[in-house]
Amino acid sequence: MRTQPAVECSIQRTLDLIGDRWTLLILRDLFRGVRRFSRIQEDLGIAKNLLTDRLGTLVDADIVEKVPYQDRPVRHEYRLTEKGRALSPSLLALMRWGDRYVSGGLAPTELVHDECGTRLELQPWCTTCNVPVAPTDISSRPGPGRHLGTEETRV
Amino acid sequence: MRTQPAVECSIQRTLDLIGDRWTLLILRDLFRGVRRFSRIQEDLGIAKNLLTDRLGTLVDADIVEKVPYQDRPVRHEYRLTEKGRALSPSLLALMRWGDRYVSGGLAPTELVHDECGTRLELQPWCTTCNVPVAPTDISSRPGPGRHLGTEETRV
DNA sequence: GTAGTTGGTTGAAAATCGAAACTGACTCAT
DNA sequence: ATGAGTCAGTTTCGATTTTCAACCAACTAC
Repeated sequence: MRTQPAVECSIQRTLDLIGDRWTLLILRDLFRGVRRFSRIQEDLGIAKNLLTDRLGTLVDADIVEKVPYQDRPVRHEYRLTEKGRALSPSLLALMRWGDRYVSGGLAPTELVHDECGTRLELQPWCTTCNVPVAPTDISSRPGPGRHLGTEETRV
Repeated sequence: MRTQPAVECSIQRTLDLIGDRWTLLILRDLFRGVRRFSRIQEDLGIAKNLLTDRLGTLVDADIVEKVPYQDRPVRHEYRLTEKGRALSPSLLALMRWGDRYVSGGLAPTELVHDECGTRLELQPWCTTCNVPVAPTDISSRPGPGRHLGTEETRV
């Protein structure tokens, strides 16, 4: 087990769970509707023992659930729970960054709004003002989950 | 080197770059203003050779730059480039998810809208309909950066 | 001189990963 | 009912990575 000098950050807690080379790719596949063990394995080229292990971890963390889709033989598929689906903005953000900075602005895959077909952006959203918020209008402050040191920083 | 069955996705390309156990944590520290080798090493508890390696990779990828902050002895600090700063929404999204699902809703650090002080959400946003979009209302389609196969899938 | 700081490098032990072989439950075609 | 195939794994083992500790070089402060 790794030492954790100060787990005073949700990013660290999150990455302890899903921050390895494969897990986010597995989640991406689940978002795309690739839900069966063999399809994921084949799509990612991940070793089967690792896939077994990672899916188990995700199930334990309640990010993914294993649901039978047939009897005789019982076969399961892996579905995102609500907790898992809530990772959608994170994946979308990583994808948009990759579009811009790794794929040279040419998105291999675009995400669109069902209703109108517009390509989606990802923006911080203020639920009070009901408007998108620019990075320059964001501040950070210590929250209720903080135990220690505090300086205000900018993200 | 890993085999890449089909790098037809910016998430995959992105995670190939920054998707290992330490890199996103290093970036988080840089966002927080922790910029010196020894400070990062001590904060994360990462082995020094790995930190050397990861920082080198980030510099090569133009996500981070090494700038001297003193002579005699020359000492450098690591700063995010524009490309690196553009990862902010991704980290923000991971942080919000962790706040809600890992830290039990108690955010160690909160990000707020300057104008009204409301804690921010990060959501896919449709610029045409001018509404936030739920995961269930998102589809994906091949974009201009795609070279091969195409089926439409759901995100 | 001695001690301390910063930013590393080196090497050995431990943990993790990847590829391939194997298993077990079942289906389907002949 | 025999044989081939699929799906979802488990096991094994060699290769790669990571960790941990020691060491180093350049410089400062005393």
